[in-house]
Amino acid sequence: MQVGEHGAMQEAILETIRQLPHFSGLAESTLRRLADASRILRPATGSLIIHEGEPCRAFFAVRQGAVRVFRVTPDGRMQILHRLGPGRSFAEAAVLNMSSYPASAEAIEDGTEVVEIGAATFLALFDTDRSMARIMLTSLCCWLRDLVSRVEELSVLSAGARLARHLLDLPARETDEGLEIVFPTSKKEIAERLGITPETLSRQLRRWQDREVIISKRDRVVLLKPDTLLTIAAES
Amino acid sequence: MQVGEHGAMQEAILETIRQLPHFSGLAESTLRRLADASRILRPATGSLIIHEGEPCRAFFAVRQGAVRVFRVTPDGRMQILHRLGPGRSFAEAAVLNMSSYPASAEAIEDGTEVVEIGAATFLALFDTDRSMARIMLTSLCCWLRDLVSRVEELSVLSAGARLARHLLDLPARETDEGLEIVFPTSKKEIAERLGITPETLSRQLRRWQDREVIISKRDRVVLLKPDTLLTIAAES
DNA sequence: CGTCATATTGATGGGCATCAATATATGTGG
DNA sequence: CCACATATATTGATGCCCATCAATATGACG
Repeated sequence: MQVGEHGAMQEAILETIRQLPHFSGLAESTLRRLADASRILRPATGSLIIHEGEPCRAFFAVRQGAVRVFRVTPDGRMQILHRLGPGRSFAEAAVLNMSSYPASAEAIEDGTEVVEIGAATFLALFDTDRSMARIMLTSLCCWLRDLVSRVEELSVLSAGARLARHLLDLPARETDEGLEIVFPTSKKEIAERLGITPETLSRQLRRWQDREVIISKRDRVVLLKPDTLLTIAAES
Repeated sequence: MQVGEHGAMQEAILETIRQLPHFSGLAESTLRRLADASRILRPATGSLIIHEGEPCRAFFAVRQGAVRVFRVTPDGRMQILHRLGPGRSFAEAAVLNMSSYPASAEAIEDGTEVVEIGAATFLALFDTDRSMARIMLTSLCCWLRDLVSRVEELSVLSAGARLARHLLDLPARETDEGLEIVFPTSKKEIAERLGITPETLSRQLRRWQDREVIISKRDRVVLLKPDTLLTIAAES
């Protein structure tokens, strides 16, 4: 393997593990060490990435495609435990316990790419760097809090209320008209995050614009009456 | 305070912190040490539990009632960051960072009870007991995985598909009729967990019973055709 | 300027909540 | 043991929110 390619691969690995909830917040130097202990696997569809019962040497982050984690029941049937897409990881618990893999995993899409993070290096870093555990815990706590909120919101709140909350959470800038929010991502992604369709998002913004609660431009909104949005966010 | 009362209070504290995602899995002895460093607060509605900017001495778990975490914006308006109910915790990140509180928190219901877990003791334990960090991380990883799945399911799957998945996840027992599942909680709670109403749950079970996929009794179901449920769980 | 992804707007239908009534369990005190 | 009260489940009728499908519009970019 050439040096250039190696560097590019390191970048690709870095990009992937930096976005893991477990690692977000870690120092760049720590991330690089982890990346050095990692490599990218491109398992063929249907081929096993880890085998249940084997001693665990690594954990994994999905870059592309999809992976399913499963066990084989005593009577020989496959029980699927999880399906994982890009950005998800698996087998961290096995690494932390230094146990053997409690399940198997296989790629289930063509072109699946998985980052393999070596257990030994990870654990060595973890035990050496005292701040690492704290940073990881801090990050996971924040994610956990966020996800719990989202579960509650998805199961209780209407699409409008969820959107109102989301708008109020976004960083805003004072202007002479009102609070201006520039969308950090496409509306498609915002809709996906809120568990609604882009159409519903569009319509909701339109409705609020007609009621003169907001001004909706292509990639930004101006909140004319934040209090009205607060009310909407609180109810139903 | 009397010894008997003290013991009862310790039990109450233990019960609360044992259910925190962060601590589930910790050894009983560790939990007891944490409980010894904790006490129960009963803040009056509207009274502050923590003050933004103060050095952090503890983090907290809500036992009863509700708490809101907020900041005061430069222009004097209150920005609510979270509302927390029983079983939720806050200010863990501040403790892990050993920083000052980044926000304030107040009780917003009468009869609110909060467990205060001393930062010094927690950090001392954390730094002494090498397994503690791993156990906490393991537990949080599992919660994270579970929550991510639930968010995905809530935002894309139908009520029927979510229920089918849940049934297949529940512990089952082989009988001569099929897989028997005894509900561990009331149907009301199951419905709540799945983000549906009890009525919808009832109707869905009825529909499957009419199609002879399951037999639905009061507090249990028998899966006659698990494969059909698997199909339902996979689609829409 | 044509191509493509993203956004908006309209029409339609279904899933699921809501409201309401009944039935079944669980528990309480006479 | 029964009558009563309360919580939980079931079942029905109704309506609305929101997804879906489809068409158009608007921008981004080569």
